[in-house]
Amino acid sequence: MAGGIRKELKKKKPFDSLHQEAMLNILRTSDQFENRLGRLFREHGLTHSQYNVLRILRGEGKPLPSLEIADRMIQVVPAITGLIDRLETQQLVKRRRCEDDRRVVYVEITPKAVGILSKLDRPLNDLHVQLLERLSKSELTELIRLLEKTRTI
Amino acid sequence: MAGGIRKELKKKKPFDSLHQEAMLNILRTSDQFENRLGRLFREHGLTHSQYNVLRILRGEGKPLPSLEIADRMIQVVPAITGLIDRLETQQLVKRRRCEDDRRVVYVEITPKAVGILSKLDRPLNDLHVQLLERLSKSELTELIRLLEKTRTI
DNA sequence: TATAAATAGTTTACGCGTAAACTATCTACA
DNA sequence: TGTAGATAGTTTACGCGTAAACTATTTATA
Repeated sequence: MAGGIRKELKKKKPFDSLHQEAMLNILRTSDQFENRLGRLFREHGLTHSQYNVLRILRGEGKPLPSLEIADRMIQVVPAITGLIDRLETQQLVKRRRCEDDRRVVYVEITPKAVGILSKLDRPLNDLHVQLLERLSKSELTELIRLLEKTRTI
Repeated sequence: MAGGIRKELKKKKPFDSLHQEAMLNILRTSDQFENRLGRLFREHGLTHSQYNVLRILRGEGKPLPSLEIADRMIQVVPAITGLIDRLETQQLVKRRRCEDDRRVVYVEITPKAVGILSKLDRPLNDLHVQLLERLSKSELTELIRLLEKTRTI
């Protein structure tokens, strides 16, 4: 089992370092999960990024400025424009200029989008569980702890 | 520390499930690392994908068919064409039709690319170590074990 | 109060991931 | 040997990530 990714990648030499092996495991696992999640989102007419915007807006319960959304997604600023453009075209959000500060654009989720999200909640959670079903509760907790530890600044 | 990602995302409610929390931690950690790695590759005039193609070719030591490269990158087929186009434009690879089977296109790494890779090896490994420096050896091993376990089919 | 700097958001240019449809070539087999 | 199916790779259309340069508006300050 140890070194499983070596076989997956048909790599002949062992890893140069434990760090590299861990890094590749993180990138690869995430990739695989992104893929599976993306497929589910697509079945509901969304992309992963679009889902994230809508989830943030639903969670907030009120309109948010574009850049506030970008911030929470840790996304580079310019990408948010096109993302919201496309959501607006699909009538999943509405844009509204702020009266007080005319530079600010508020983004508001529509009932149509809320409907889509509510249909997604269950299958999305099921998929999360399915993708991680091989880990026990304590293993999940440990995985979370380790990943959080790597990210601490 | 537990639930650190909750603070990062300014999320108010606790996670619906441990599975979801683990999933978000994986995706988020990977994202952050991709970002840092991408920056390093860019400094050397490459993208992460381009680096991967070249690394595979160098590791193999001989030309490989396009689709074999795509396979090893677990990449969807059409993307490989443009990727190799761009590498060819930069004179980092050469394409050569196979004589026996004229459907096959062999891709060969150039000395120029080998030079770039050799300049990248050290800083890349340093970055891997730096990004994971908060974990001990045994924690790294445990992380690898857990990630491999989630991916086993 | 006029002007410089900061802020919110957009546009442009590019790389690459995805799916679907296509071309060229090879293989199997009737 | 001729035709169907498989295989290698490409093209097209679209979404979104990145950086750099831009517009519009607001704030700070001289």
